[in-house]
Amino acid sequence: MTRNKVNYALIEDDTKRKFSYTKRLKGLLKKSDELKTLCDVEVSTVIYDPYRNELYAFPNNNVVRNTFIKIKELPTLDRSKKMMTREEFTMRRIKKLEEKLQKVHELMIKADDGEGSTSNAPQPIVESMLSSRDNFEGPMDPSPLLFSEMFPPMVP
Amino acid sequence: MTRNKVNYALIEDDTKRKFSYTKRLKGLLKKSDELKTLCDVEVSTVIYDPYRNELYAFPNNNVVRNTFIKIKELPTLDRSKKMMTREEFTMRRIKKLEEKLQKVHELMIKADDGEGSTSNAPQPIVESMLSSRDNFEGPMDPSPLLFSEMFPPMVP
DNA sequence: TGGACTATGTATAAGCA
DNA sequence: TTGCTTATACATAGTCC
Repeated sequence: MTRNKVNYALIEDDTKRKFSYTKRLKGLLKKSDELKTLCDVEVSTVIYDPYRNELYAFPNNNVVRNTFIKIKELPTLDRSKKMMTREEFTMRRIKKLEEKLQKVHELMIKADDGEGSTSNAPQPIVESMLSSRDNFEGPMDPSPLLFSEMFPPMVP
Repeated sequence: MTRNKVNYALIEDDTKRKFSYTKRLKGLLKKSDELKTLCDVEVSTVIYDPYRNELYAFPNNNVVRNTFIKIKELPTLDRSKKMMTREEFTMRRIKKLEEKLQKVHELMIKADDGEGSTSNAPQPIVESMLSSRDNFEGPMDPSPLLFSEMFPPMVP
């Protein structure tokens, strides 16, 4: 992300990926801690690393547990109403990306001319997929799963 | 965090805090998404904002749920390792889009021009906070807690 | 509110110890 | 590795719309 630009894709090289992982994990946790402190919100992060087959909870188990306890305590209606996913963020992002891509693509075509494209469609690609939730893997939850369902009473 | 140094403390001013929250939330999510994509780890974040009484699950409910499902399946994890969720599918598409955009963007920059930048003196600010883990919120775990410890066998 | 902008602080990829 | 250092890319506080 510096010295070289970030290539937004999996880092293939094992060593580099692990290295990057370590640094970025630290950075992410710092950021989440800052968010928590500066803005007084509760942030719980869980990371699953398939390479190490490890699962981490941040900032610690108590906070994570408290977060989920709070979740449980929220009135059901309110909870499901306020419960959001990044889907909207994602959609916005995708739209912007696609708009940008399209513009740039048009520019390229203008400036360039005939360059055989393999299969590049500078058109809404993912959008349709996202706009209708029903198109996914068949039976999808009609509504976000309530956390109380996700986390049944934790028996100590 | 720029223009002025970060004061590692609650932002008292409501407007500023909310503003900061919005920006930082966006940044945090971007970071977590990058971590996920670059290093191929699963990152689930839950944020509870007492001011808005809102609860967010990132990248979405399904991923968070899957993460926790994995917890339950820890002993027989390999089975679910390659399970591809709708979200992962989506993100793969996004990833491709962004790679494409990036390539084109680089081409544009090459053909266009560069940028100037300035940088200077490195100084520790919040750093100490992270370098010694004990400075966090009092009793912090000496190391990230493994989830299997956090959530002992949830099934009675 | 919700973008843009810009100056500056941060994060981090490579390099090196 | 495990950590520093450094050069650069990125994030973002303050500001103006």
